[in-house]
Amino acid sequence: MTPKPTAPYRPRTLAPMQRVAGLDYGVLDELLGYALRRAQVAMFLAFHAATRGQDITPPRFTALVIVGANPGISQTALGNVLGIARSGAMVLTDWFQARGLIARRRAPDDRRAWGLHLTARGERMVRSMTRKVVALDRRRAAVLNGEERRQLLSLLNKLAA
Amino acid sequence: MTPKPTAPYRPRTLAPMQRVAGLDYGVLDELLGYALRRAQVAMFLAFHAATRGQDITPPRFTALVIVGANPGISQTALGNVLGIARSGAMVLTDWFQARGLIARRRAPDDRRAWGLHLTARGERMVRSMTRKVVALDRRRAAVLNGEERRQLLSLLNKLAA
DNA sequence: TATTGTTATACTCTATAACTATA
DNA sequence: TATAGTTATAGAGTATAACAATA
Repeated sequence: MTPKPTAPYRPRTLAPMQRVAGLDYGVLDELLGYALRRAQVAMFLAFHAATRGQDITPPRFTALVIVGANPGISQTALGNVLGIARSGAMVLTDWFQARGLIARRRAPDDRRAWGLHLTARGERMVRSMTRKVVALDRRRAAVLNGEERRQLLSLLNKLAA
Repeated sequence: MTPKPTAPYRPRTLAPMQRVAGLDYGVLDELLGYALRRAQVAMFLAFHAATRGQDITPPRFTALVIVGANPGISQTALGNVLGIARSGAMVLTDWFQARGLIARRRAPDDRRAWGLHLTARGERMVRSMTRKVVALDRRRAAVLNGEERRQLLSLLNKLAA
């Protein structure tokens, strides 16, 4: 299978949520939700910068990792992890399949479902992306010391539950 | 000005990023970026639930607060705060103007620019939304103690810088 | 020349709803 | 009846590019 000519990757969000000097942010400065969003956008932009030229966005990276760690997972379960509808999981899986990164195999126990599997190429992709993303994440977290980092992770997980 | 018939609000994201039992999340569990995204989606959904029936999304709430605290701000500056292009700030301002929440007045010093101002109605809206959003934010943060909350806020702001 | 606002247009992501094949 | 996957369609949000008025 010849790899498709890849359209240049364009993230939806190109611009940071700027801290404009001299502006009054009012109640926003007290809200966890606002701080969360700003930090998340900054991380997203850093992800994009660190993986420039690759078409793997954060949700796509998540999908690759999940399929890699859970071979045979169904499209519906993948959709649940990503927080998207079944139809979206379809489109996503098609996208990976067209690029030879994921293969669908009939689930042995349920003939309605597909089991998703990384191809050899998908394995290589997830390994190389993981290296880049872990390095980026550590770099971003470098403003925190180890203890702060662990604490942040734990507080975020509490909040997400 | 008669208030427009408001289309029912439908957030882009309806579903949480589920923690699916028995699944291996691999490297994702070590990534600040992933935890950040999950916490942010959870907060977004809580925002939606707490303001059900209102068409004010998080970015719109941000816009109202910023215009309220900085009367006369330009569309371009507002776009920078939100991290969107000028054209998007236009569409957004049109949306508020059509609902009588924001008024455009010519900037006295620069005849190219508009100064944005809350209308009386906009003021009421931002006050009522602020009450709801602050209450929601506190509720969400209730899993943390006061010290943890302050720490999280400070760590997030470090990360967003 | 550079910037503000504007308009037209296109693209990405995701939802809903209806359908099929299996369970 | 319920669920997995599929298809078609629609909508929200935002980008780019070109333009007019003003700086």
